[in-house]
Amino acid sequence: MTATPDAKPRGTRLPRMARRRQLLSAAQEVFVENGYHAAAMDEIAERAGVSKPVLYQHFPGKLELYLALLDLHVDDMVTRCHEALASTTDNKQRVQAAIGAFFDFVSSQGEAFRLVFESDLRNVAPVRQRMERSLRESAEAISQVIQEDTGCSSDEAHLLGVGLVGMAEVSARYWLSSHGSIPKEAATQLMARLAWRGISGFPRTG
Amino acid sequence: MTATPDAKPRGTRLPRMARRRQLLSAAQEVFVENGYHAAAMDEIAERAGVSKPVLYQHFPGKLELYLALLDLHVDDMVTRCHEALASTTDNKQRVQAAIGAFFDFVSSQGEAFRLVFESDLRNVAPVRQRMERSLRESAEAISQVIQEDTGCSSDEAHLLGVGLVGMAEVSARYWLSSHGSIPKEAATQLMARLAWRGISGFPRTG
DNA sequence: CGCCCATCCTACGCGCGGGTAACCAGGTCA
DNA sequence: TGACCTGGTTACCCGCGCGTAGGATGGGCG
Repeated sequence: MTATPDAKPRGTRLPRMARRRQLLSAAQEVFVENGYHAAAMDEIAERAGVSKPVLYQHFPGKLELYLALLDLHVDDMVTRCHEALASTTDNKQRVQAAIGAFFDFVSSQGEAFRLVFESDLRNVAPVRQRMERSLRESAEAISQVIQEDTGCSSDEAHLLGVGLVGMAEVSARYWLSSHGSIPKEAATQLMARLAWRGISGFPRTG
Repeated sequence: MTATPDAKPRGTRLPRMARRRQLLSAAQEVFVENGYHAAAMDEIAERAGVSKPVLYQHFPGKLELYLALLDLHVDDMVTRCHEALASTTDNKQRVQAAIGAFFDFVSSQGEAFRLVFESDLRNVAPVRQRMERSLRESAEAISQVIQEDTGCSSDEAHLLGVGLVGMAEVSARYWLSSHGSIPKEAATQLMARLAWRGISGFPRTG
């Protein structure tokens, strides 16, 4: 339950950077479990085995703490997407890899994807910007490839990229929530096939 | 700016049901603009040209007021989706109609779609249930059609349905936010083509 | 005419939670 | 050994915003 497996007995003194990492870890747990609003600074401090002022010696406020975490995971998501697209030059494989990136992302880091995809606080500008950055940069990367290989306009390619990201994101979240009804590999292949061939590409029975 | 165009001079007495509708309308404005948390009951009352206790004579609390609105728009979305699928028996047309339903939904009712797709309050169970209902019932309707026409298992069809809904939802929201760079008709056709033929169905330049 | 009920108002209670002031402890180094 | 710096603690302040108590007002009906 504690942030780090080592159960320090509270009262342990830690070097500054180690403490900071531990606070980020505890904060991530609480923010992911409860969302921003229902998360209390008191609880984050408590979960880190520390008192509240320590938190404020590392972060100027609740929002900044949240943003630090959000940035971390937005970067993670965008990086995964870029790496997937760079992993091959075959477009069919690219689709598979990019969709796999979303499925990997949602199943990593103890549901931290909720910060990126399901944040309460969309209304607060700096948070909204970061959530949009995740969508924009993923879609942008995809639309680059689309534009290189098709006759689409920039606007059209962007919309297609956003659509594909949306498909991947929402299906990955759904897959995770229906824990185990379909193995990850099968799910990504199914969605990759949908993205590549469309819904008309599935076998007809009648 | 007021909820109803008739600018009643505050102090006007209204029959119960008329007042209720007006309060819902004012609440929708405020919740959509600010989200649940940043919305103050005082402001909702004020925007309706009424004092706070009136609000509490119609709704037991802030949450219930919010849920009443949320239910309204979740029903709206689900209905649009069902009607789109029932509007034809040609599956290609069905895809077009269903995607059109999402684009119509996001451009209706003064951005009320934000309640359904972007609610802060996902963490609160009754809200989460309603947001999931919107996704589930839309995807369910689509997966019905998929199962009838393909050899997919139920689990696979559901995942495909969710993916298509995600594609439509996210792209519709993006299209709305990029106000006017692509006309609605063109955008829906583009996304319908993506859903039907897949990304491989777009013309190659090289 | 005067009773009554529905509608609406002003003014307040109060809990919750972010942020802070003021103080303690223990290791290091001149 | 004692000054000092780093890291930690307890106990508090206070603003915000939901929800309410108690009172005014005005139209219909006996």
